[in-house]
Amino acid sequence: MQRALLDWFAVNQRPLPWRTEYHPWHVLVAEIMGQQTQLDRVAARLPVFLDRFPSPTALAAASEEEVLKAWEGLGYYARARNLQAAAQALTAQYGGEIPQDLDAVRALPGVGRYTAGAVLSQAFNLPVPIVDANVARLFARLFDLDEPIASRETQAFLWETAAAIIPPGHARDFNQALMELGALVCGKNPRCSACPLTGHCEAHRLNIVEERPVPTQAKAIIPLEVATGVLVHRGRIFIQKRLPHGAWGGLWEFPGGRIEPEETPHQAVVRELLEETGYPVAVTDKIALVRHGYTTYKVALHCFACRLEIDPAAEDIPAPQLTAAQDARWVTLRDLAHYAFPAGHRKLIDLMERDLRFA
DNA sequence: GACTCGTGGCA
DNA sequence: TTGCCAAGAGT
Repeated sequence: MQRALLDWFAVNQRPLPWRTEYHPWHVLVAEIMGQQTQLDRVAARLPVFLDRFPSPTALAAASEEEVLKAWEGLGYYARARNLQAAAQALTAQYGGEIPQDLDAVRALPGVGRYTAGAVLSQAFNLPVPIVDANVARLFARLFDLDEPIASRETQAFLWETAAAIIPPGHARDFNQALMELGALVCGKNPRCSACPLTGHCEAHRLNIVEERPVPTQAKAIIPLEVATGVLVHRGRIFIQKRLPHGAWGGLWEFPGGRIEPEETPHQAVVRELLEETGYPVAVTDKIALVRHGYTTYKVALHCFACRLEIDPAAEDIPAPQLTAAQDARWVTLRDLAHYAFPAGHRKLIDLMERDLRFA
């Protein structure tokens, strides 16, 4: 089975940017970027990121602002902050190199059991096991696991098996082969006719591939109504920087929030801007309704243009009283390109750039 | 163990 | 259009 899988991988592996040299830094960044993210997206974004941050030392020395901008659109932004913290640790403790030591790599922020194993096996060909979503799904079929993947017993079996199954001297290719087969053949809709392991697959023998892995109860996706305000004053737009941690930590946004029951979107945006900035505002236009999906929510984002309700003759803009942000600025529409925004707000910006009212 | 944390592709 | 879900980690 191991030989069949290695032979399959040699022929069928995708040409990914870090697979030519397996440079340890490239592998580490690829693995962090690859968490909960399909590799085609990583392949598209990794070269740009590495061009700007070619070494741990380079990333360590950058501003968090620039790191988040480079990560914009990839989601799970704590990964970017953790990766920079990891780069700073590597620079301070290991001379800017990746140590060939499981405990040392595992101790880096944002690096868990999977990522540590992936980095050490791919960068250094060390025989360290990996279990990701691909391996778990593949093993559930190969060994006919009749408990949900997440159960403690199944997790223990998966990791024990992944460790025991590595062919000596082939950790790099074999670990990747398991994942690649899971991604390309043994996916959500399995293509058993293209699989090199059907002769070894227990679920296939029993004709219950479709029943593996055993599904868990899916959580409902909650619809959410949100209002946001593009506050314009003397040709400049108000943006605020979100708090350092939590959702979209450190990213910039337009102020806004949930529309309460019994409240119109229009009322909500006026209330939210007063709460979050201290500014009394009036709505001047409805810009758009942006729809954006999340893992557990689907948001309808009601977007308004607003103006300050202050004395038009006043020379200075009063300072905002921020309650949901760590910083704020008044910028031009063109400036927005330099700041990292959540994807929903980036959609709004794209619309404004093509909107004559803002041109 | 349960929950949070994004996004976009695809069936 | 809707639901599913990815080379998971931290709390």
